[in-house]
Amino acid sequence: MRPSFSILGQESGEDVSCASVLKVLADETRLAVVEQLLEGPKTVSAINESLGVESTLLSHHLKALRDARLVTRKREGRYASYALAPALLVRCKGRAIDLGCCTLSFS
Amino acid sequence: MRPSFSILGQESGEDVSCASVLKVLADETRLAVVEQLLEGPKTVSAINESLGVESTLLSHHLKALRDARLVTRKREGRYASYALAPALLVRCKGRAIDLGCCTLSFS
DNA sequence: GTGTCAATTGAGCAGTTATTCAATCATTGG
DNA sequence: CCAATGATTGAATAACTGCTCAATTGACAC
Repeated sequence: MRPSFSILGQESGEDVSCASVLKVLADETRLAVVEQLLEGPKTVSAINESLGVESTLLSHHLKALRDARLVTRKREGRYASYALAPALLVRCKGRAIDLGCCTLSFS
Repeated sequence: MRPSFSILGQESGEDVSCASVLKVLADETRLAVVEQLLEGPKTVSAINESLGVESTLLSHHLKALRDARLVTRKREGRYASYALAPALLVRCKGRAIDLGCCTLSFS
């Protein structure tokens, strides 16, 4: 029995398959979060304002994205700031992110 | 309550979101099938030989791909031949397929 | 310290999905 | 027609996912 998304390389050298990354991104809300972060780092509150999701639910989605190493978190005073994972950012070109196995464009 | 994958545009002018297409592709087996079909149309038997999945299970996966309009089916004697959907093929460049909202490369 | 805002966590459920099994359909060959 | 092969279907179920709720943590102001 595997816990949600823990397959996605939480441990050191785990195999991160294309399918497992896609599983995390195959969700309207999480995709919307990633699109938001393409504009740059954002606090949870800011993301929440844009998307209008229940904050507790958004938190769960953000955890899923973090577990998949797609985003990173940073404390900023009371707020938590999320950003696209450095590895993804490096490969970013415009509004597309390259996951290694595949590219998402959001055009 | 939505039946499996029926969101994906089985009806005429339905909205096909990026997330819903990704949901179908976010599966090892279905991704493998799509990769196989990038080489050209293949019969179920041929796909089965490459992937080694239970034929009845493969059939279910193929149905999911068909429902999502990602692949098409054609009878050839006893065999059923599957191919990437024309709309996808048109947009194909090498080993990548363009879903409109995103591109998958399998490099 | 208390109170408040921002965010997270864990548990529980409701709905969904993948897989297996048995039964069925479709086509060809004898 | 019957048997065999290729493929599909539907039902049952076991596992998973997303959502909601209540409780908790962390940081700041007073």
